[in-house]
Amino acid sequence: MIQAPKGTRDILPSEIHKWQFVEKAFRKLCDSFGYKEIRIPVFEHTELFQRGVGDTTDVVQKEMYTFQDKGGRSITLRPEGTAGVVRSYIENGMASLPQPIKLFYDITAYRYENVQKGRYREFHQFGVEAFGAAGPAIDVEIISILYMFFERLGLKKTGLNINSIGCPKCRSVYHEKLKEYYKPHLSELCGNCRERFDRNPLRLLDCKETGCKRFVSGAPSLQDYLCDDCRAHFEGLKSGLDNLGIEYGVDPGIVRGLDYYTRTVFEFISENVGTQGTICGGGRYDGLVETCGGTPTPGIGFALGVERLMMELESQGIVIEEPPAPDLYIATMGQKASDFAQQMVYKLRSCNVGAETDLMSRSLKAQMKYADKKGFSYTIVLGDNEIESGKGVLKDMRNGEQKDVSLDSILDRLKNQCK
RNA sequence: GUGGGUUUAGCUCAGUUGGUUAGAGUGCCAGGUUGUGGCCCUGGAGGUCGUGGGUUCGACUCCCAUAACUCACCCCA
Repeated sequence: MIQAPKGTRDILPSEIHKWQFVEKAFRKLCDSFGYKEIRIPVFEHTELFQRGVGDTTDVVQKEMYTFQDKGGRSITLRPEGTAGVVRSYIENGMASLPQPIKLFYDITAYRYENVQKGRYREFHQFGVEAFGAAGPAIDVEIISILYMFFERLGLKKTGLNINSIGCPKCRSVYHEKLKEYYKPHLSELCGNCRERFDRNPLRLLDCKETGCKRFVSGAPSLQDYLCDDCRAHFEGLKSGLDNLGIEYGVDPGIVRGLDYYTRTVFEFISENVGTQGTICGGGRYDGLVETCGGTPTPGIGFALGVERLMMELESQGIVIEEPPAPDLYIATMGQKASDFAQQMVYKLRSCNVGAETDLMSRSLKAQMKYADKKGFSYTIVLGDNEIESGKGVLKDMRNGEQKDVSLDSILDRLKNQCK
């Protein structure tokens, strides 16, 4: 038997209403913030991610689904959404549209990695990107989208943490300070951290090894080395969040693993998603448009893991209502009744009444059982008697009450009653 | 790439120190005198016991390998 590939999942009819609910909520939210949906390709030229996400990142080095197409091009399934959106922004000349450009997306993304709780090889992301605004006001707006989203969904214990990782200028100063601090302890660090020391010293700060953790508290803080502009930006962000009453913590440990982030980075964290506590992460990427071949343009965005969001809703006990019960099932006996019933459900459906009738020539009892299990609100039984008299009995399945009705009146009745 | 746990019917699980034709509950289908669902009763379909080797007269059971699932490291959403 052929199974779904490792790390992929079917979203089944029994759970689809949950997905549709959060999708709808997200769209509505983005709409009210003035963000328009963009749909980008599932695959891009590999080079886009190498340049955009960063050649040294784990995502690019070992997690991409890369293949050669029949024309000899190197193609990669998108491991995230930002690079593709940036590409589209440049390619479609969005710089000449009214600024800022505000976009959102609802996509699948693909990463080849070992699966565990809250992490899959194909997963879903809601994302938002904004281009052209350099000041902290847009940072506040982006974060406020998420804050409002979680609030609307009823999520309580999902905390916001922010940090500033500075611009390339102040970061290089800080890197040197950090290396100075860690150098004497180098031999006491784990293997990973010794590698990070050269490649990305920022990551030394969020190592989980206890042997390494003990140095974190004494390490110089990036906050102390931010340049004046970055510091002002971060202060602007904080006061902007305060202004909207958005609660947050400053966590100097937030260091995003994608190369493009600058200045503002943030995460929404949960305790319920296993060790993949990050439901949502994002930040500013002021150098990315230029890196991808456009004119220098500031940008900021986030991506939210929809599977993780679902888990969080589940574990916080938030119930998403199931779709309403279908309206009418017409049970039939004999060919005449069946033909008549098919005309009737066709008419009812054209008025958006959820109606069904037997398609398997089953016994009356089997048809009634079906109607019960599928949750129909009403049933009516049609046989030769009803066809001749034009009258039947409409049964309310919730309480078993029966009422005489004329067949002609059912359509009107249900139009009013059901919708 | 590295570790731990798991794998028997669609689903949840039993299965004795290795011994006939591998079971239960639930779900599905049908019937309980051919015009009515829920409760109850009866019957049916559905399993190469994850896969491949090995030990044995004999393997769901013991050994080895492998895959998938799952949790964790790393990294990210």
